[in-house]
Amino acid sequence: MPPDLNLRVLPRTVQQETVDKLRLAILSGVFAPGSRLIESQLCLQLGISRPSLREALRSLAAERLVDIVPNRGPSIPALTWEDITAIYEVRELLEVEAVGRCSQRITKDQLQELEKSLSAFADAASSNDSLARVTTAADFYSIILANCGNPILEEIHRGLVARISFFRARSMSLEGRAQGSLAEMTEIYEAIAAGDEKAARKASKKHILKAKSAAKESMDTTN
Amino acid sequence: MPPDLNLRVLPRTVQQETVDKLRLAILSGVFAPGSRLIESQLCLQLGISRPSLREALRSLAAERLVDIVPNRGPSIPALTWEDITAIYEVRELLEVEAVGRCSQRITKDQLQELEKSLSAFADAASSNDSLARVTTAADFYSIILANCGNPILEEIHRGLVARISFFRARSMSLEGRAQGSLAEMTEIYEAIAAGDEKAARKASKKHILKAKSAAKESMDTTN
DNA sequence: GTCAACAGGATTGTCAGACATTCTTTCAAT
DNA sequence: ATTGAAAGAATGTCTGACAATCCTGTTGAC
Repeated sequence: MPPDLNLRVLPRTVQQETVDKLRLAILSGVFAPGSRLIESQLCLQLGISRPSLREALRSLAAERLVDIVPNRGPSIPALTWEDITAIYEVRELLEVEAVGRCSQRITKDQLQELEKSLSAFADAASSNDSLARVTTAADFYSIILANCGNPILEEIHRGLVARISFFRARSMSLEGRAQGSLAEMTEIYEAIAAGDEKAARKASKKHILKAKSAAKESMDTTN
Repeated sequence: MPPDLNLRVLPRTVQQETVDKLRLAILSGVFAPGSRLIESQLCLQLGISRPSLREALRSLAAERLVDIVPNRGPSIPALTWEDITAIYEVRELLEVEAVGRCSQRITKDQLQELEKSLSAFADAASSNDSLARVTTAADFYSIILANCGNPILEEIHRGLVARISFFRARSMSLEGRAQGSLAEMTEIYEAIAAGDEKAARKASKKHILKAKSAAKESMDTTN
């Protein structure tokens, strides 16, 4: 038997279930930024006890997906533009690196998966389902990140992107932004497929900068 | 009144106090990697109730400073060399960027602080207090990170460094490593002081690569 | 003697209920 | 209109409990 084979079937606890449900709800924009979460309400809605909920909220707070202020309780963070800028900057750093590495090490199999997810995004881009746009785009990145060869980079990137999901969803609804994204992502895909690291990095950088200015635009107009 | 002035005095809750105490204990190496944490024991030692402790543990688990396996409870992660390599790679990415930015934006005041912390490390390096070496080195970095202009980068870097604190402490005790670190950190400091971004990045990169191979060496010899 | 089944204890997961403290809001008084 | 007090709501924390699960050492069979 391989010595480090980890076949342990992890039992899903109420706590984990709750973290996942809440995280999904937050990423889907169920709660408005700045809105407060009332423990007793959530307990009823989720059908769990307060200790379990509170443990789940602590996890999410450590991920920075919720804010917890002593004696005021949990709320959805309301990011300022400075926060978002800072996140985009680090995201750029990580994502460009991931794309570059991915271009050098991705397998044929995974490349095919990447292509599939790209065309899924293409479909979503021409539809009006802005949630589908976000999820398919997320799939595209997650394949790239999963093939960059560094699980830590992947983990941190996922955490960062989660924190700005709200703004990404908004900017994805911007007139023409989805098509723009599609063009940029196609460029990234092709550079990866060609194994051209330099081009891949460049395309990735360009993509993020555009995404960032789209986010800025949507922030200025919607608010 | 400035609209976003945040003067709220945050009351310290038992939960926060506990997270801080446990984090400090973990970073100081009180618990051996792989060792399990027994809730009831910790409750007694910390003088708190189980719910509070469990909330604190969830926070630390989200920071990846403890592992929690369902029905087995919390334990200190035992990192493999692959884990450590991945962390060092991302750390390099972030830290080089931070040093580069810092070199362009640090104030005279903060530069002086940086120099102070460097000489504090110099003192520690020639002593035998390996804990002092780690903490003074941490001070040095934290000044740099605090002056890179990106709080997210700072936050993530801190989290990463925390996860490998155990190995850093070990490699700092390696024969000659502290003096080597001192030389490298001095080089970084001087590049920053000169405002030479390119040199700062280069020195930073060199420093991390050496730290990484020292960590590898200490891992091979000690284990 | 080795291996498997099996108890028993230890530990965690989860809940219910309780109470003090703190925040928020309402309403009255100046 | 501003201030102040009081009521209501929400959180922070604890105690106690019990079922489910894991670990360990013992027993029994081969």
